[in-house]
Amino acid sequence: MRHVAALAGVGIKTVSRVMNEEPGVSESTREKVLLASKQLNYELDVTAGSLRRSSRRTQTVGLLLPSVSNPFSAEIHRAMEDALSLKGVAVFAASLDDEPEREEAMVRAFLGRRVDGMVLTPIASNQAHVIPEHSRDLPVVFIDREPAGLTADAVVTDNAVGGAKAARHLFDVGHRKIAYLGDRTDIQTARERRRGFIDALGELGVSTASVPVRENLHDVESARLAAVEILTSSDPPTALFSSQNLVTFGCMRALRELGLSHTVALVGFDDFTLSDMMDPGVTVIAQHPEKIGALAAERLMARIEGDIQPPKTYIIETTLIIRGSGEIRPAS
Amino acid sequence: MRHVAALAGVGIKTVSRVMNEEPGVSESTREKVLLASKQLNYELDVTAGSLRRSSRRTQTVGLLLPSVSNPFSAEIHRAMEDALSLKGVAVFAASLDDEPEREEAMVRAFLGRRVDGMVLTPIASNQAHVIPEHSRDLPVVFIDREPAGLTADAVVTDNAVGGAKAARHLFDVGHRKIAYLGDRTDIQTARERRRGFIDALGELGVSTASVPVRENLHDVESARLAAVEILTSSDPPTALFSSQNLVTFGCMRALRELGLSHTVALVGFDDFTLSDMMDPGVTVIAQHPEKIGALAAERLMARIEGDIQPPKTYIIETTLIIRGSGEIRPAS
DNA sequence: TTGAAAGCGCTAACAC
DNA sequence: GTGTTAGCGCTTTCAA
Repeated sequence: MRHVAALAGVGIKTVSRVMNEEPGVSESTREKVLLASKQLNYELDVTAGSLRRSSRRTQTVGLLLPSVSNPFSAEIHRAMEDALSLKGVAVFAASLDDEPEREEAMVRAFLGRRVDGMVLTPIASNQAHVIPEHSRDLPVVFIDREPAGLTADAVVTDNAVGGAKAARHLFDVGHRKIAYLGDRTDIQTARERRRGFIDALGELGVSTASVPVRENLHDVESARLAAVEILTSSDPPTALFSSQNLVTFGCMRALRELGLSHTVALVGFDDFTLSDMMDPGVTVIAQHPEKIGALAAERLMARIEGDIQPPKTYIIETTLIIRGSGEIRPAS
Repeated sequence: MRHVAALAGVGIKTVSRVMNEEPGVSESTREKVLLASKQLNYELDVTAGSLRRSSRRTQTVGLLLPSVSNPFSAEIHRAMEDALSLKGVAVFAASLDDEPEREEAMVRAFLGRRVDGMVLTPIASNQAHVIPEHSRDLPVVFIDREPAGLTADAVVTDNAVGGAKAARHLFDVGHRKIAYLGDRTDIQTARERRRGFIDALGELGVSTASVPVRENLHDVESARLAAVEILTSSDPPTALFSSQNLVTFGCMRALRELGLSHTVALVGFDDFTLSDMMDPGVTVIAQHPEKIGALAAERLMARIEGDIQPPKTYIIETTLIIRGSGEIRPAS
């Protein structure tokens, strides 16, 4: 900045004014400064400025995801980037891999970079470790799951209603015996999906005790095995509801293997690429990661800009997408 | 840091030494400082430190991708993160959406944050805009495509050899009339894939002039239409080679529509999720984004740490993955 | 082994 | 409309 000032023949503060587009600079000096900065290829140092700036803002936020390469997370990331880059805010992203230690380590890493706020997918059983920061006024917005151990804004999918939608849809098609294949029961979202699904069946008059349930399925292979087992049991269900993508893939494999793809109905929670290219197309309860990301970004920026309304959980609805697999009627 | 020093009853420099794990501090004072920093929940400010540090490093790098939500890019991102987080380096990612103006804008945004280096997927026809920075010693590594207008490290897929592998595989299965369906011809990688494919066919004795070619297909629908047109022509090919995912999806749609999924062979360039769940499974020439990301991170760090060997292009080989669609034999 | 002083690039406060 | 000075949190240099 000193060099630019020297070259333009002005004071350093004038350069600062021009680079920050502050008013009170004559057009002619503005042009001199701009020319000099062009010549020297000068770019304002955002972080150095934040040191002295009264707001102390670094125009940077942290985003903690299960993995930047997970499609659901990546959509959220993209939506946030779109909202934030407009405001000149850059995003640090980190992958947590379901490891609580990484959650804490990455929070610390971002704190060390003085982010203005964070959007966090909670992994640890408890987010008490961010309490000191949060109470020190560092804005934190949680996504996908609500935090435990502190109150803060959260943006989550309506998992229970999503599960209920699946139940009602399959019921409407005529199914009465529908199996639930679910993820690890220590995952809050999985429990919610199951609860919504089972409760809805109960309300529809199905005996909830007789619903076949297989849980703690966390990959394609375990889901496939569970589905095969259920489908080859003595009184098999006429439809399956799977609580997440990998489980859905396992169910698809099992159905294909057993030649039941067009006989047993399937509804999956969470949409995926090529779901419409399968045979039959896979009916899903779609989440809306782009909405989650956009809203999380909006809330975070509002907090950073001083919004002090009480913390709130924002709930994003799911959408039933009909593609064929969920519309297969029971034999009989 | 002043507060920690006061609480620990030491000088500010001693706190700095402890936080940076510098030698020359007695164990007892070290513990006093650590305790005080714990109590005050203090975290060293990485960026403020970089201001005065002789290396001027911010422990931050920029990553410019087509889109953080594109699966290929997301894998690269993840691989880079894995390599860099070990070294305490954080990653800013940005999506360029094939827009040259965004490429330049994001480069500037990252420069303003004083990144130690950048990994860039070039979009613009020419990367001359990073020359001033690059010649000022800012390390830049290009991925996926080689840069134009300057020489720098690059990590790219061996597109030509990948195309040739597809040609040879289909030839070996017995095909002599194989169509090429490709992306926009202004994309370097697409041209390379085509060149490798056509040249290999020529070497195998196939008249290259008679190879059906459809290019400038950039989405599923245009690819589907082109495939339908080719497959319903008077002298249709017995196999298809598609140059990227969306084109592959379009071909799959067309084959399904025409009832040719098990009659006409298909090899796609670039692997995708669920390729093994299709009917038939889709044979592909797989790229290795995780290798590209890991190598790009390694080269970038080497440059940042002072490596001054001449710039080099690193080539990552592809892998043929056999899943069924590419092994369908020609009729007759 | 420890600390005081200067200064990194910038903005705030205030003077001109 | 413009410039000077102090100081943000830190590391460097150098003295104790």
